[in-house]
Amino acid sequence: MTRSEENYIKTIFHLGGNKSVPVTTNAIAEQMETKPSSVTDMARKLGDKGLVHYKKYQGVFLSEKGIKTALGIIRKHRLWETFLVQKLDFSWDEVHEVAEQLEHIKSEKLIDELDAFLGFPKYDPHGDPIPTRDGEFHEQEKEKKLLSDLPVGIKGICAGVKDSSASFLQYLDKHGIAIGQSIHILGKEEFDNSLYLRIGEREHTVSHLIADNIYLIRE
Amino acid sequence: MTRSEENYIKTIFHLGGNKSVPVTTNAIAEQMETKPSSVTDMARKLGDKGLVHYKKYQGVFLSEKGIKTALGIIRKHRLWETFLVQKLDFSWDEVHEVAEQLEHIKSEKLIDELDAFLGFPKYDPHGDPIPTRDGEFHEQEKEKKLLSDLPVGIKGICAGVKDSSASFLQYLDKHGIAIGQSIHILGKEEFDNSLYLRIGEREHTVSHLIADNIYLIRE
DNA sequence: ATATTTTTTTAGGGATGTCTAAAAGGGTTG
DNA sequence: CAACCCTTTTAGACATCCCTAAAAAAATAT
Repeated sequence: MTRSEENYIKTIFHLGGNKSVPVTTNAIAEQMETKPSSVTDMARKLGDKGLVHYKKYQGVFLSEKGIKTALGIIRKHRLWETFLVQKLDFSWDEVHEVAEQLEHIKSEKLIDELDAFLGFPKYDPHGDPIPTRDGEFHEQEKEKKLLSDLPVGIKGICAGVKDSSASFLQYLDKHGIAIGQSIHILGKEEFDNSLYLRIGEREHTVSHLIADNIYLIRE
Repeated sequence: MTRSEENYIKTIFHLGGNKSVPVTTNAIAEQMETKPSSVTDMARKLGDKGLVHYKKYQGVFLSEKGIKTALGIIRKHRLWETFLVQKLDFSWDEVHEVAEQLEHIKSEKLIDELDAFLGFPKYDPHGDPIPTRDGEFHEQEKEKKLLSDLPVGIKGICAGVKDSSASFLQYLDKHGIAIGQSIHILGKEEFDNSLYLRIGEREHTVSHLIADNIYLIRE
């Protein structure tokens, strides 16, 4: 598998092409910041290799083999992100670019040893589940809910984010919000739905837009 | 810098092309298991980029910029090898292939954090010095070892001889052993300590006396 | 249902990096 | 110095992966 093929497979997975629901050529092109004609080329190629099902003008979706491949790449990506944050003091917003490179390193042993070294983590620093080597996700133990959907008074643990853009992650970093951080919803402003929170020791006000992108697990 | 360019730079460095001593096209081709014509193409390209000095029919050697680049790659390679052995329980013979991939990851921060995480090691698991981020070796001499002192499995480059008598040099010539020639130690005869070698394309048996007079630089 | 717009594919080309085959250069030896 | 041989370069080609421009198909609007 080439690096480029892997990137296409991963993108198709993330766009939802894992449940026999086809993803369109344009959607892939936009996501990957490339041109539709390039996507068509690759779609045919991946189809020939049995990684996706592709019919002209009908988009692509992953085959069984394609899903397995995608989960393998996602596993690598998330383990590397975990490593970067836990061991090398990267902040959330710095990991993605490097993990994008590291996820293409080819070595079964490397990734399994890394998994062990990290203590077989179930979630990456963004709170997303890490597939096992057999390609299965760990079940989410408790329900993960958006901060914006929870009532005043709730105490919980920050479990992940919906938006993982660099700017959002930088915002979180600046305000001391991180995975595992305890968050207490102190109040809600009716006018604009902003929230008063206690985050660790400090109190903050966050807008509805922010609250709508942070997942909490109730204690 | 592309991955391929980096590999050429590294190879030229290892073949000794860092001291204004040119390395031949054939030596590079053999070392990289590619064809001389490919090497010529790349030599011109690296020359245009100012990484090597190249004149037709006269081989290449690294420019200042090329040496800096080479040291950066070697630094990454050796830090990753150290990581693999110390933290992920790789054995020394398993690391090379994976480190060859990891050395091309592009991130200043990554490599500096890795360096810190490992406690700023001065030597890699093979005992070879790790260049600092400023491109200086902790110890200047590149490791040149006698063939007779190395274990089975080692691949290296012929770097010189201890005995330089005419008869010995003639022997070497007759058997296709020359500076820059790649040598792989395939096995050792316990009875008389003679070695089975692959020299370039051919396999040879050499006595302990011969092996005790040839210096190798490990890859 | 036909015209228009959007999406997708095809056709053809460029950059990188590889190869084979043939030509050119350089070194050795009679 | 001339013939030979080995090294190196050139020429031309192929695969990958990307692009632009134009054609074809599908979706949408009138």
